[in-house]
Parts: sequence; structure tokens; C-alpha cells
Amino acid sequence: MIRMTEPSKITSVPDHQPAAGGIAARARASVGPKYLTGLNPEQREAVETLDGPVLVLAGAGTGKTRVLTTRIAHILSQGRARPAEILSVTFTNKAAREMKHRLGQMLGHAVEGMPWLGTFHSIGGRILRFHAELAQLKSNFTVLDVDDQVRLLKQLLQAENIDDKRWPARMLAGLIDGWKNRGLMPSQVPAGEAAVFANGKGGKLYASYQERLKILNAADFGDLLLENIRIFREHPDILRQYQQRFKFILVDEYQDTNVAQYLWLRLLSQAPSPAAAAPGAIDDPSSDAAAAAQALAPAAARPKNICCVGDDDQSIYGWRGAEVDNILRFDHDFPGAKVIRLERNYRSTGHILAAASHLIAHNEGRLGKTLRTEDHDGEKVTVTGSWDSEEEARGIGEEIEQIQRKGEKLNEIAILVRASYQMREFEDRFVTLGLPYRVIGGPRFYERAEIRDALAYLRVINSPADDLAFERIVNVPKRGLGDATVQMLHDHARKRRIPLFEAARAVVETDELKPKARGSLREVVAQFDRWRAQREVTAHTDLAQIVLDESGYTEMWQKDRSADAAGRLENLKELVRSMEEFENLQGFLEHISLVMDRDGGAEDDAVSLMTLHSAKGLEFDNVFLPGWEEGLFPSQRTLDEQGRAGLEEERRLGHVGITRARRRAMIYFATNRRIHGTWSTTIPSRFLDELPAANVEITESKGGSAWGGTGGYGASRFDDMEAFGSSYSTPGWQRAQANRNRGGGRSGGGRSGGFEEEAATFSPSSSDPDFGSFSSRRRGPLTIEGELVAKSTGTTSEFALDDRVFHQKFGYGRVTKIDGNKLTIAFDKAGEKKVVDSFVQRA
DNA sequence: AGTGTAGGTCTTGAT
DNA sequence: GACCTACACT
Repeated sequence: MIRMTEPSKITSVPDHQPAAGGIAARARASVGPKYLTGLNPEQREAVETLDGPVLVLAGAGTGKTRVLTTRIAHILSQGRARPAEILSVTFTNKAAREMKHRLGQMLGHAVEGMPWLGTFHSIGGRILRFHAELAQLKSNFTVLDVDDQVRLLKQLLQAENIDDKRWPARMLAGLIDGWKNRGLMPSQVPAGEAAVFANGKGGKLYASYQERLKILNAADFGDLLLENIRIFREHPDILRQYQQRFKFILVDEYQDTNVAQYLWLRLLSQAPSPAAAAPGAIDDPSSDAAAAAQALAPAAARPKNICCVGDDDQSIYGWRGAEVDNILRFDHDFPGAKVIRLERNYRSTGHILAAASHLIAHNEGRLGKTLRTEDHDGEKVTVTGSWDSEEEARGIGEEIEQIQRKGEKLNEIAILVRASYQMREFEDRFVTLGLPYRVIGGPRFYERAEIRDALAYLRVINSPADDLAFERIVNVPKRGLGDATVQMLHDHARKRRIPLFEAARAVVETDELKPKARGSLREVVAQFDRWRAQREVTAHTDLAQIVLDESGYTEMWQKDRSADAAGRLENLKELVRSMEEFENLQGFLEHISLVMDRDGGAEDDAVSLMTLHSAKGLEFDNVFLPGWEEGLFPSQRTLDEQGRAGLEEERRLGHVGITRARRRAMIYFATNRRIHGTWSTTIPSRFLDELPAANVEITESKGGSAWGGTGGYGASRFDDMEAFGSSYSTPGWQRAQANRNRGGGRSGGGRSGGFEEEAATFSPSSSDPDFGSFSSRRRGPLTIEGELVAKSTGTTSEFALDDRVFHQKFGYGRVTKIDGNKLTIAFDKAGEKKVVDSFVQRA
């Protein structure tokens, strides 16, 4: 037990958070332990409420991580638990690392003793290794990534004679992943769902996939939790052991948990009861989260000290299984839960916060928080229209240069896009400008071919049954062991029910192979035998180097004259170097399969370019938000697939984007954008209309002179700006705002929010045909539950072949092809173009 | 076995 | 328009 008799061991971390909370709080703080200094009253409550379930609703920039880490420090210093008795889970390795780091600053070395601080998967994996045999695995099982998964499924599909074209392995992988996310074993998948794949074979394929995994001594990501849940259910004694061990549970980003993670937490968070009421109460999770919750709900066990931190307004991962419901339902699941709201924002200025809050207020399914700041209003959020995406990139580039001239750091500038294909235009622009930039979240280190190859070698050494790894490298570098040979090994292996590697060992003793192939295969087998023997006596880093050299793998890239070969060799070196941190090969492989680190480490001053998703948790002084157009943001596909829920998630994404900014948030939209190669005209995002006029400034792009050079488009752009600007001053818009503020946006009589009214006021006043279509596209059968959900595809075109048409930009032309609402038109002057039908009119 | 080309796709992406 | 995959060709 660590009773902190020496307060000096826990030092408060200097924080840029301004001292808040008034005199009373400060007076109290000065009495309490040092690490509590500087916490505001809500934060302090979240830290000090140790007993019973606690939900901390932590809005953006309210000091969430600080609360979590301080809470751990508090538990330790109060002597309530030892480091090894605290279970602390995060989603990403990055978040786990951050917590370890912050804790290290507070506690010194005590962090070393926190073996249960990590991601859901790393902790699940750790537990599974202890009980591997209960899942028909060995403790050295391999963790498969998505690629391995897909290849394995492909094999199963082939074996079942299922057309891989009609029923792609990727799709099945997605289904299985979805089931696992929802905590469903093969037998529990609802029949209707299992049937959607390959005419009813989906469920059976899932079952045989699971069987194959056991044979390969492998688990996929989903299994790391699912097998935990299974073991906990089937072995109450083991569950009890963990329940007793974990005196405190802390969960980060609770709004991102999926059903499986939820079940896992529920099991672990129940007070250990010798009567074992638990397993009975926690049987079948149904397919549906709410029902699953009910199965577990309040009933028997008294939940213990679990503290979940999250923000329903930042739930942006619904598409990969996250259940916002988990957080919305918390006090139902954990009766007597204390809910603490952190609403003091220490990051952004008043205008930025107001804009973000007003936007997110349009969502209905939320717990409701109001972010406040004591900061000054600062600059208004700007909204800037551009003619096309190129001009948008140019404008942002110039703005960045201006910021730079003011002496600000590029590190404090970020561009947050909705979709990664938007990035290229910015990269192009920055290269021409010579502006240093970095892309966050590009291709992952571990996904690179050379890294996967190298790991495959190590995996085969570590686990000879790892057929997927063996198959990957058996002919890399080229050894003359092609498909035919591999197919033969497969047959052999299947017949005798042995791994491919053993099949290879047997086959080289026969004369079934041509002498050449037989020779190389024998060499491969001999090499692996040798490496495995060396493993006992050689440091794992040296072994890795030896393997890469002796296998000819390094040489393969040295001989390669392509541009990226040097980089790949560099990556391999980096891989070997990174192994040093681990005790042995097993530990390294475990880590690498769960981790996706890739930080090049270059900490130069550069602009950051990333997606909105990967920006969560980050903050910058200046944030650019380009591409706020219908179809792109909110994304048409999300709307089509998820309807209202999708729209709300997109809106949360916008909220996340704006709240990344400390001092300046700059939103952009373009009138024309290239989508899948063809230019299309777009309309401004509805989210722009949802921003509060008082905190937003409509601007012409800075450095107006730059437009001059482009020539030709000046007039129409000006029209656009006028039209757009007017949307903030029309009576319709203002009335719409008033409506929203009063009644949450849904006024009776089938009118949908303020949109239609706005559009109606809008279009007659505009002579621009684009805006005429703007209103017409926003009318009609576009509403779900009385609210607008955009729709742009699927409508049959009202045009016919050979129709004579007029387009604002391209002039007169003739329709040559019709594809839904997309027309191919041979223009008299501009040549053949594809355009959306709503942007042309009959001539 | 390795290369060339046609066809399909084209959010977001942790573990 | 670009990239990846799968098949066909040599």
C-alpha cells in the first residue's frame, strides 16, 4: 500500500490552464494535496468522488485527461489501491501513452507498476494470453490484422465455392467485425443477419472462420475482447479473480465504446459476489445494444468504482461500431451513478465556442452540455466561399503565409478535411509554395509491405502454425515457389491437418515437386529451423537482422531501383531498432500487432494536414476547415446509409472540428469540386446555415488581388458571395434562427426547420440558375421525420438524349448521355463535360 | 513467372 | 483522375 506520507512525491503538474474556480475553491485546494491545486470545482469533484459509478461528461477542452490522471494519483495517494489494482482503459495507444506520460510527471516511477493501463485490446489480449487454453489457443497466439483476416476469409470462400466477386471477402470481414463488435459469437448472430451474406452462408462462414483461427493459433482484434467475455462467462471463478483485482476502473472516451467493450466493462465492474449471480444475469447479449443492456441491467450485482469519461458530442465513430447509447444510458446501467459535467472550456475563445455550441445544439440525441469560457470573445469564425477547390487551397495557402508573417508557428496551424482525398490539393499547393507540412494519419507504418513481410518472417519463427505469415513470405524474395507450389502445400496440409510449414518439411522429402522448387523449399525450411534454434541464444534484435539478411529480403530491396526502395530499407532498420524496447520476440510481436506507431519524430515547424476524425483530441491556434459542402460534409454516403443518425454524427464531426481551434477557426466552401474525376457544382453545407450569425463573419477570401490572376470567374464568384452573404441577412434566415432558438428547430405544420423558408426567400432574389436549383433540390421528398436529409442522387433525370441545354458556366450544348442525374453534355464551346442535371436548363 | 491491361472503386479508420 | 485488383498474355 502506498500511503503518501511524503507529499513531495506527488507534485502538481504545471498546466497552462488558468487558475479557475474562485476564492473558495482555491482556499480548499490549498488545504488538499498539492496535485489537486488548480482544479476547478467540477474537476475536483470528478477526481475525489472515488466510490460508486461516476460519469464525467467532459466537453471539448475541459481538462478530461487531467481529471483522469489526477484521479489515479488521488486513488494511489489515498492508499485506496495499489497501481496493479487499477484498470484504466483507453482506445488508442496514443491516449494510453499520453496518460502514462502525464502520470509519470505526477508520480515519478510508480507508473511502471501500472500493468493494467492500456487499450481495450492490449488489456484484453493480455488477459487472453493468461487463459489462452480456454479459448483453444496457445499463449503465443498471433494477432491477425485486417489484411490477414481478409486473406483467410478469401480462402474460406474459395473452399465453399462462393464467387468472390459477388460476395467479397472484405464485406464478410466487415460483417464479422460488426458481429464481434456487438459481442456476438457465431451461434448468437441473428439468423436474418447471418443470411445476408452469400445466400445464407454468412453464419456458417463465421463459424468456420473461428475454427480456422484456432487451428492457426491466431486471434483477430475482435477476439481479444470477445474471448475474454466468453471466458468470464464460462468461468465465474476467473471472472471473480479479476473483479477482485480491479478495485478501480477508469474508462476514457466512453462514448466510443461498442457493445463488446461495454459487456466486458460490465462484467469486470460488478462487485465480486461469491454467489456468482453474475454469469446467470449476463447471458446472451442480444443483437441490440439496448436489449443487451437490459439483460445485464441493474439487477443483481452492485457496480463498483467505475469512472467513465466521455463526451457524447464527440462521438464520431458510429460507423465502426461505437454505440453513443452506451453513454446516453449510463445512469440506467449503473444505478446511483453520479454524473459530473465539465463545461468550462480552457481552450477556445468565446466566438469559437459559441459557434460550435450553436451547431451541435441542432442535434437531438444528446445529454446536453453548455460549454463556457472565461476567455474573451476573440475573432469571429470566418466563412469563406471560393469558386472551386483549387482556389480554396490557394486562399488557405495565402492565409497561412500571412499568419506565418505575423510570426506565428506553423505547428499551430491545422487543416482539417472530411475526406482524405481533399488533402492532395493542399499538398500540391504547399509544395509549390515551399510551405512545410505534415500529413497526420497517412499510411501506417505497420501496414507497409516491407514491414508486414519482415513481421511475417518473425511470426513464422515464433509460431510455426502461422500459415498466413508463411504464405506471405514463402516466395518473397522470389524463390521460384509460385502458386502451384503453394497450392500443393495447401493440399498436403489439409489432408494431414498440419500447418503449411510442416507440410513443406514433409513435401521436400518426397519427389512431388520439381527439383528446382524442391531445392528452394528445402532451403527455406532449413533456414527457419536454424533461426528458431538461434532464437535461444541470440538477442531478438540481432536475430531479426540475421533473418532479414540471410533470407535475402534486405538484398531484394537493395537491388530494387524504384524510388521508394531506400525508404523501405530505412523502415526495416527502424523496425529492428524499435525491437530494442522489448524483452523478447514474443513481446515485440504482441506489441506490434496491437500498435500502429509510426512517428517519424521530425518535430520541425510544419502545418498539419489531417482528417477531422484524426484531429479529435488535438488543438491548434489556427484551424482551417475546408470543404463545407453538401455531399462532402455532411457526407452524402453517411446520410444515405445512416439517415438522421448519420447527419447527427456528421454534425458532431463539425463540432469536433471547430472546437480544435484555440483562437481562429476558418471555414471554407467551394462552388465547384472535382468528385471522382469529374467537376461538379456543389451547394454550401447546411451546417453553415446552422452557425450563429452573431459569431460568424462572411469574408471574401483574403488577399483579394490574387483572384485577378485567375481571370474569367470573377463575376460569378462575386455573385456567389453576394448570394451567400445574403442568406445571413434575409428575413427568412433570421426567422429561422429565431424559430430554432425557441423551439429546437422543429416547427409544426410539416415545415422542415428553417431551410425551406430560407431557400424560398433566397432563390427568387437570385438570378443565378445554380441557386434556383439550390432551392428546388432542397424541396420535395427530402425529409425524414419532418427534417431535411439531403438527397442528390437517384432521381431520374428530366432530360432526354439530344436535348438542347444551357449551363451557366459552359454555355449551350447537347445531351449525349444520361446516367441517373448525371448528364454528359457536348458543349458548343467547352467540349464534352459531365454535369449534374440540376445545373443545366433546357435551352 | 512475371508483366501488361481492363475493370471497378473511390469516407472516416483504432485495435 | 488515380489507384488497386484480377485476369490474360507472353
